[in-house]
Formats: sequence, C-alpha cells, structure tokens
Amino acid sequence: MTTITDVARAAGVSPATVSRVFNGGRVTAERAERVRRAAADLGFAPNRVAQSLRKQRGSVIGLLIPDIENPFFTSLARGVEDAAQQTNLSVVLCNTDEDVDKERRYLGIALAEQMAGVIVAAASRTRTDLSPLAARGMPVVAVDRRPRAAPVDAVLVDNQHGGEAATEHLLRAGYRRIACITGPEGASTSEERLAGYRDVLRDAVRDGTLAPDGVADPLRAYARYADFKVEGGRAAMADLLAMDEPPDAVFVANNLMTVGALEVLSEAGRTPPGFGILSFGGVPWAPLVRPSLTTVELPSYDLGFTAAGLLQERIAGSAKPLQTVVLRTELRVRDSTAGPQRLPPTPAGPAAGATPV
Amino acid sequence: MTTITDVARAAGVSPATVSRVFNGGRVTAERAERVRRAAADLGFAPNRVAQSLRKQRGSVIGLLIPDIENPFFTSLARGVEDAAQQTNLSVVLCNTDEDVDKERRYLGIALAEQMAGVIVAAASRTRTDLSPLAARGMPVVAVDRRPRAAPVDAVLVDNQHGGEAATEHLLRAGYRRIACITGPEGASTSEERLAGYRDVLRDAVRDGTLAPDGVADPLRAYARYADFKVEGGRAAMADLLAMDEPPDAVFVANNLMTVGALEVLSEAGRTPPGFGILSFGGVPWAPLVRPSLTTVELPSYDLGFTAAGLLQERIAGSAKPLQTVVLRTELRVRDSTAGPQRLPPTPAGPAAGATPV
DNA sequence: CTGAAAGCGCTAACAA
DNA sequence: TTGTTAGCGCTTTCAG
Repeated sequence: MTTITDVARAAGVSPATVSRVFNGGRVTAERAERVRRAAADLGFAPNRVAQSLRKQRGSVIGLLIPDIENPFFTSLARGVEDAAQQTNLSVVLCNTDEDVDKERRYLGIALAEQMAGVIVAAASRTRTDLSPLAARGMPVVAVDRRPRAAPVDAVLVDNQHGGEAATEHLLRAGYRRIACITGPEGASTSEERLAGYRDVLRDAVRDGTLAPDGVADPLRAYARYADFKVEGGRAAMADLLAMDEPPDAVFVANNLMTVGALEVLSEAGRTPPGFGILSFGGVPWAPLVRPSLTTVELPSYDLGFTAAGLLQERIAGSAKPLQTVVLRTELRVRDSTAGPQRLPPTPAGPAAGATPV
Repeated sequence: MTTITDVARAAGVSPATVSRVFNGGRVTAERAERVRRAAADLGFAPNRVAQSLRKQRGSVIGLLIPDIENPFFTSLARGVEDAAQQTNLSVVLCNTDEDVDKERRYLGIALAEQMAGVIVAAASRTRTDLSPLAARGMPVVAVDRRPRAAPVDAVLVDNQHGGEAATEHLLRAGYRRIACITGPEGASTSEERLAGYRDVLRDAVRDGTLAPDGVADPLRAYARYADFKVEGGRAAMADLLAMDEPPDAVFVANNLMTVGALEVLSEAGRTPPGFGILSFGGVPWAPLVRPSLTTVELPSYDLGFTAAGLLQERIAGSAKPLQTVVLRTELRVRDSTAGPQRLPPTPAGPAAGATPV
C-alpha cells in the first residue's frame, strides 16, 4: 500500500503538503503538480480508514431499511444513492428486516464506523432508539416512518391524504362495504393510512352517502391490522372474505400485502373490479396484473433523494431548526376499481393465442 | 466517546488488558470481569475505525450487485447477510447499476475502507477489473457472473443446464418455433443460457424432432440479445412478433425481461400457453400472473449464502486452491407452457365477481 | 499474565 | 506557503 509518506518522498515534499493537495489546502501550482504526478505514478489512493480516524468522521452514509425485498425501499435507495453521488459520500445499505435488534446492531455499527450520517426507515415507532446517535452528534434523517419523539429531520409521505383519496375513490366508484388492510399496529404509516380511511367513511356515514346494512360499526368491522408482508395480506383478506357480510372492496395499505390479497381473491373467484381493490404503493410488475391495478403512487425515489439532501446539509454543518418534509401521493385510477356492477374488461383476447399453429 | 483508555482507568488496568479482554487474550477471570463491568458502565463500544487502521483490515464485507431492483439480487443479498450474521462481519451493499465505472468506484472504496473482503456480481465479463484487490491481497468471491480470468473463487449457476432444461421442456410441450431472449452479448450468464438453448435445438434438428418450416437457420433467427431489463424484454419480444414467421414460444433468460415480454404478448393478444413463455429465474409476484408462469428456479439465496461462506474462509486465511461452486437450477412447470394447442385454463371465475351486490 | 511503548496513515495546529 | 509534530483509538510486540 502506498501512503502519503511515499508520495511525499517521491515528490520531494512533506506529507502535510501531499495532504493539502488532496484536501484543497494552499499549495503552489508547481509543487501541487509534482505531487499529483507522483501520486498517479505510485497509484496512491488515500486510506479512508486513517482519514476517518483522524477526522473523527467517515465518508459513508448508512441507509437502514426494513425490507430490502420491497421495491418501495429499493427505489428509495436509488434516490439516496443518486443524491449522494453528487458529493463524495458513498452509501451503504443495511437491511434491518423489520427487526429492532438487527436495527440496533446496525445503528451501533454506524457509530463504531464513524459514519458521516444515517438515513433510517425505522423498524418500530416506539422501540427504535436513535438517541445514542444524537448523543454523539451524528446527523440522522428519518424517512417514510418517523420514530416517536426523535429529534431528527424527517421526510415522510402524506399517508393520511393518500388513505383519504383511496377511500373516496372507492366510495365514488360505487362500493359500499369497503375494507382496509393496514400495517402493524402502532406504525405511523399504518395508522395514518387507516386514519384517512376512517375519516372518509365516517363523513360518508354522517352525510348519508353510506348506510351499511347490518354491520354494527363499519369503521371497525372492516379494518384489519397486518404486517406489510405478502403473508399478512393473504391472512387478512381471507379473514375478511369469511365474514357473514364480507366487504365488496378493499383498500390495502401497502404493495406487498396487495399481492397476498390478490392471491386470495383470485382463489376465491372474486375478480376485480366486481370486488374492488386499491393498493397503497405501486409495484413494478403492476402492468402484468389483470385487471390493471388502481394505486396510490408513492414518491419513493424522491423520498430517498430528499432525505439524502437533508442529511448532507446536516453533515455540512447546517444548524437550521429540524424540519419535516411531507411528500404528496397521487391516485392513479385503473381497472381494478371500476365499480361493483361492472364486468372485468375483456382481456385482449385468448382467442388469438389459441389460433392453430 | 468512551475509549479503551477510559475503561482501563475505570477498571484499574492497562489499555492492553482491556484490549485482550475483548479479543480473547489471556486475562485472569477476576480482572476480565472488572473490565467487562467497567465497559458496560461506561457504555463502551470499540471504535472499529481505529481497529481497522491498526489491524490493516476492517470487519465489513462489501457486496457489489448490478441491480438492486432485481429480486434475484436482493434474495442473493439476503443469503450473504444471513451467512455473515454468524460471524461479526457486517455486510454493506453497493449497487453498481450494471455500470463499470460505478463498479470501479466501489471497488476503490472497498480498498480504501480496508474491507475484509468483497463479493461481486460483476458488471462486465471483460471490463470488470479485480486485479487491484488481488494485488493487495483482499479476498474476493465472484457470484453469479465470473469475470474473465480473475483469480478468484466463484459461485455460479448452472446456466447451460438450465437453458437446456427450459428448451427441452418447450419442445416436449409441442412448441416448434422456439425463440430465446437472452442478456447482453458477452455476459457469461447470457451466453451460457443461450448455449443451452442452442444445443438442444441443434440436437432436435439433427434427430428430426424439429423441422422448422421456412426459417433458414432457426438457431439464429429466433435468438435475440437484450439487456436483462424490462425494456429490453419488451423490445426483443416486439421484434420477434414482427417476424414474417413469428415464434410460437419464447425462452426468456431472466425475470425482468420476462415482465417486458409478457406485456408485449398481452398487448398483442398472444396469451400463454397458446404462445409459450418460460422464464429463467422466478419472480416474487409470479403467483399473480395468469396463466401461471413456468420457470427455471434459481438458487439465488444459496448463491449468496455459499459465496459468503467461501469468502469467510479466505478471510480467515484459508490457502486452499481456488474453487468454483456451481449450483443447480430447477425447472418448475406451470401453465404458461401447457402447449400451443391448449386454451388457457379457465380463470377461477369472473362470474362470482360479477354477482350483483 | 500484565504493562509500556510503538505505530497503523492521516490531518491540523503551530512554527518557520 | 511549507515542514514539523502530535495524536485520533486501537493492537501487538517485547519485557517483566
């Protein structure tokens, strides 16, 4: 390994000068050039470990996400990477697997590795503990999920609004027994999406739009907590279908659970849009689903991009008051919510596929 | 930040003793206990940057993958993580985006951060350059794709066999004009899968099973290089369908391109299994695709798990000769290749969904 | 078994 | 502008 000292010797200068050349210190052009040439000749690259130790701060930022297999988070990660690309910070991804212990380990590593900062989509609203980082002055930005009472910047999605838009759309499409499958109890994303759903239903009951027959408390009867995973979506959907008076539409609070719900619906022969289904969060393979899926689109990429921007400001030393940025969702209406009375749109034509060869 | 010296002072021992306690050195039980207690009291955690600098080796392993949005690679990453979990190595993920320059940057960082080792799914067979790592003695394991002539351990998939199994299955199902959409020219995975396809077709022509009508050289006419992405699958499929004598089935060499191909087929009204389609590599959302998709399943998780195991042996200092582990694929037959003359299986029943509410 | 001391590669005072 | 020097926190000889 060639060190700064080797370069210094080769260029006939002191190590400090070499350091200055690489860190924007004042060095005469001629000497700087000599140093650069020597460095190139020797294939010198600064040892980032030594830099980190000396500066008490590294040059990587940690991105902690709860589920690397969820396209929402991988898209978010792209946003972070692209934003970080513009500086010389590099991003490392840590998969916490919705597990608070794993998450704690990674947070410890972030500290021990003296990372420049951390972006975290918290595994738990209450049990994720960001205070050790705060205590050591490490910049932190929360994305997607805001841990309770942590003194950090945050970039969130307007979940309540998204939940409202989704539920309103289902109502307007003519569904009357609208269910909601949301995430884990206590998670901010779960609760906010559910709250949007409930508010709209409550208003609808109040103004007479909605007068459900025979269900005591529609606001609670059709709501289910699940786990944001495929299996949770399956279970909740099966549970809903088994009711005496099952729903005729469902608002599913994330993309993975939608997959599970669709599987169950398909097995039960309840094809959309006869049974309405609306997914909070799009999926890359959505184009393959027939009928096409109505979704609330989330700005996953921008979430990451924005968070990385905020973090870099903090790393650069910004002392602005803490801020929370809320990004808006967008309802994208497709065929899976065309209304309870409609038949699914005719598929493009199995007949063609069956043409004799 | 509390350091080893603080702990030493609190426990009334020397820093060296504290270090020994945390690194399995010989220390009397009584003193060790005192040190441990002091460390706990002070909330001491060793500074990994200082450790790395001193030991000239860090405790993170880098995992370089070309596409973080491909479920194949995220699953592989899970395998790596799980295997690494068993030691105290932590994994950081770097997304090279199929871009050799980005990949080079990350390899440089791996070096500069003194990572313990690197697992890499190379962005290019010819242009990925692993020699700087080799030169500095950093352990490297190639997964999925083997860079040309690099002196490293490798964990690969039996692509050729998978390609053969896929093509044989399509032939046996009765398809006669079988196309292949493979990845970028020159990539080992592309070429090997294509080779499997070609070998089987060649044999079929030779022994008379296959006597294509009107196509000069079926082995080439129906093969397309693409980019392993959705868009590439779309383009290649559209190109194939536009032929004078279009194929009646296609073997698509990765999961993402299958999505694109399915979209085009659907738009063209060529529904499987009338038009046969077989995907190399499964997809998590496969259950939603109707008719269900025949796939060659890849051991993505095990690929990662095995690679991490190998890497850890090297990190521990194993001097075994270089080895290449080849993992087997498995054909999973479903409905999308049921044969050219069959109609798609009746869907579970739109009638039920259309029941008046 | 334990402690003293050196030094990993780099940067930031400080002096010149 | 440049060089000298000290030291970031840790591990590892080397003596004892």
